[in-house]
Amino acid sequence: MDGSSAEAVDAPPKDFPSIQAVHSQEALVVDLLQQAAEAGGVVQGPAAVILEQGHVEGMVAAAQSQQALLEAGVGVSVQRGEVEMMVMDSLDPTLMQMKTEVIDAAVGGSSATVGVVAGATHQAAVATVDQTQIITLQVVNMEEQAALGLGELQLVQVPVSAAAVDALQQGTFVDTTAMPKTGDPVICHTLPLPEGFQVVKVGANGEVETVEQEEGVEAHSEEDEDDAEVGQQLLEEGEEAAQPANHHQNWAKDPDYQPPSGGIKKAKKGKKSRLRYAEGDKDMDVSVYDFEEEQQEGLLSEVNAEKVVGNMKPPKPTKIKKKGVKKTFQCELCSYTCPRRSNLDRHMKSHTDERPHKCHLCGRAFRTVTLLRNHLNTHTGTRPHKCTDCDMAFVTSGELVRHRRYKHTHEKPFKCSMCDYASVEVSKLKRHIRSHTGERPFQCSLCSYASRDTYKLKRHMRTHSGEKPYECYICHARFTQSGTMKMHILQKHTENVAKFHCPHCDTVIARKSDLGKNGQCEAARPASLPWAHSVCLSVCLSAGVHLRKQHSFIETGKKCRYCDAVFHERYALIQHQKSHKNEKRFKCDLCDYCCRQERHMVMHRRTHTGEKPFACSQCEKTFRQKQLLDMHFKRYHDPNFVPTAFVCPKCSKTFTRRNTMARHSENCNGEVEEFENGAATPKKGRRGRKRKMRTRRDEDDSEDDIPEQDEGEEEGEEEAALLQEEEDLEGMELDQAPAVIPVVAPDEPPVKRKRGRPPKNPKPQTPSRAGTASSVAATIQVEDELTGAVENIIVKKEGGDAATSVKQGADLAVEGGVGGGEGVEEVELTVNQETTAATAANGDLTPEMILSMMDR
DNA sequence: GTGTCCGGCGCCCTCTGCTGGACGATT
DNA sequence: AAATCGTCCAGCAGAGGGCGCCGGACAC
Repeated sequence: MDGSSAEAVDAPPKDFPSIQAVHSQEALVVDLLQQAAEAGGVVQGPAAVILEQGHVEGMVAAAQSQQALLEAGVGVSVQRGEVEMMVMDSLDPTLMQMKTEVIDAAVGGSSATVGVVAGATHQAAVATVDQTQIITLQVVNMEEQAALGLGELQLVQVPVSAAAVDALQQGTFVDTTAMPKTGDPVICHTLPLPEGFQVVKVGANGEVETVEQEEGVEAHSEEDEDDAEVGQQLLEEGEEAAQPANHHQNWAKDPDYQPPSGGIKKAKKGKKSRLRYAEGDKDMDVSVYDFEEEQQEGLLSEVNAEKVVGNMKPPKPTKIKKKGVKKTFQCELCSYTCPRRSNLDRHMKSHTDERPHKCHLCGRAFRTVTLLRNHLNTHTGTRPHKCTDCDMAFVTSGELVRHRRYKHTHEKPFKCSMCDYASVEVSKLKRHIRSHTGERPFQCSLCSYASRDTYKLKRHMRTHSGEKPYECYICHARFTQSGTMKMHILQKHTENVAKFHCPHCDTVIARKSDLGKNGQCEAARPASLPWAHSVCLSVCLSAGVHLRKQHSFIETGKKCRYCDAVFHERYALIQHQKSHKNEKRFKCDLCDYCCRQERHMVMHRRTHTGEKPFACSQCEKTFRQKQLLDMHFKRYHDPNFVPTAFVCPKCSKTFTRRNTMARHSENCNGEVEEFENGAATPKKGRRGRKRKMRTRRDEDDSEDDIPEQDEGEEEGEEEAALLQEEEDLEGMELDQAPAVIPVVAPDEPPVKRKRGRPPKNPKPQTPSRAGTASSVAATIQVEDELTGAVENIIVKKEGGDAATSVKQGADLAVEGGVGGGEGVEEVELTVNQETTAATAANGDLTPEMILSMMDR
């Protein structure tokens, strides 16, 4: 707030008596209200209040009735000289929602409206409510918030009856606390505070703190007692003003903060304060929810104290009660006053721990007989209040009413002003509002988590304690939440569980959350785009994995890698690309050869040109590919090279490839074909073997896209050689693991790992793929003399360990694996007595042994 | 003094959805 | 063999419904 703004403020006119300017710097707001009223000619509604000034100069919030604002011609964005009312677009969404509501409501008006006025540098949101709504208002001083880090001011309104409004029009909420002392907080204005309004401060992190209205009440009641402009005084009656040390401890973190100097009494008991509102010679009770005690009781964290919602009385319009002029009896321990002695006596019991009425069943003591009787009903099961619509019965009539609201009438008197939520109970509304404010009062003592209600915190604490109170009655697995257990039972122990069918493909997924939401996502899919099939019409972009990944709309579109087709959905793209499978798009100009990869064609053309650009440095061999040269070098010129063999577990034949061995093993009956010398007989040729190329991938753009060879197509010797090279090359690429041999196979088979999230202290698990390695006795790399390709030969155990097999003279089949292809190169080996002698001391096969076997 | 009304708190439950590791299938 | 993908699955939190119980206030 700049100085000019302050200067522009004049003294409050007489026709606006309920506004009292004490602090000149903050007279701006008062003036604005007054000017607004003047502009409209009449101020009919009760002006709202700004009590908090303190050291926070310029942080001002004021509320005024919508009627007054409207009649004054002051909307939510009125500018007047250097003073302007602004609606801050950067307010949180809920407040913006409120703002919208207000603007919308401005035409029709409503029963109770609150306007928030701010100075030139203050921005405000305004909300309109009816009598059943609870609204939250924020007033933000952007400049000073940034400078002081003080956050926002927030006004909270609760239902206000017409009677209350009328009453308040005649009265003034008098600030009596803060005297203007140098350096001390100063209450700058006194404005009428309708019942239910609460000024709270919302910190930068969302923390909310009550602005102590009582302080202002006291200060002003003393200083301005005789002020003729103040028609009535509000006398504080209930629990006294809050405790400065406690209350301001959050504010005290602000280096600029200075506690109020006025004496403030500590509230003693009760969560509800009562403010007496003086109207002429009448007194009005104005109940104000006292959040302070909750915080003191430790139910609320210091930072996130529950102060967003003020007085949440049920929407009964006649809550403000008029009392007699004189209050005869007043409690000495608190501000409670009552017209009858008996009332006071009864009240005094609340200050003592006297509980004369004891339950003879459990020993619990109560202050009143009624309480004891209700308590006894819990023992006896006596429930005199029976529901006429169901079999339920309750101890008290109130419980019955509430039950009927929940189950039968569905009456939900407590409505949220920020959304459509409504609740039977105000406590539920309070809890709900925390979801708007982000408030999390319940802080975990062990981590940074904070919850919005106690139950969530309690549930969260199980993550620290490890408590798992829910046990599956079938498998006795334990869970932290009942829902998790139920889902477990449903998925693991229940037959015919309903699955979730993807509406756009044939996928069936067990859990709905894995499939995803079925929300509308039309907004995400431009209607102008040609892509308009049904896929995304019911898919939310933020949905689960399947829908999100497979069926979500891709705005930019993805082009098929084989043609020019463009798709906006991954699923459709993949399906389309599969249609290109087996297409051979590259054709040789010199022969009939065609293939699916350009690199294949490059190599093929070298068969026409005879080009072999890669020469071995150790011999005269040349190769068409560098990788082939590398393989050659490794096999013939690298002394550390050892091939790998795969052994059929049934007949002990060896294979150079795993897949070949596996395919053989499927049809193997365990009989060993023997050579004349007793060695196992290879079924097929050796070098120049028939091979099966890897199936090409449907999706990947990787260059290891190999033509299918097992389709019975003969593509000529040249290509066979080329493919051989390529396969060898791929084997080379895949078998680059260090040739450390022998590799002792694990003795124990792998344990099937339980699916799902592992326990917090997982035991070391054997990799699932060890199932293959479990039968591996040794890994040997062999270099092809012809091609120079290196082959990994894995010697596998059959039943017992390798050493046993060898010692028994069992035949071992060794397959040289030159990659993951399925090409066949069978080498039959026989482990006889001679090789037994070469067995390593520990019984494993040695590389020398295997090579010896292969040499045979 | 008693009974009733009402507010408030706490607890427990269900439903829902997100997250990330595990794991089998595919490439 | 390794990378990738998609589903399974438990863990965990958000939100809200429902109810038991206590205690203050008030009328009779």
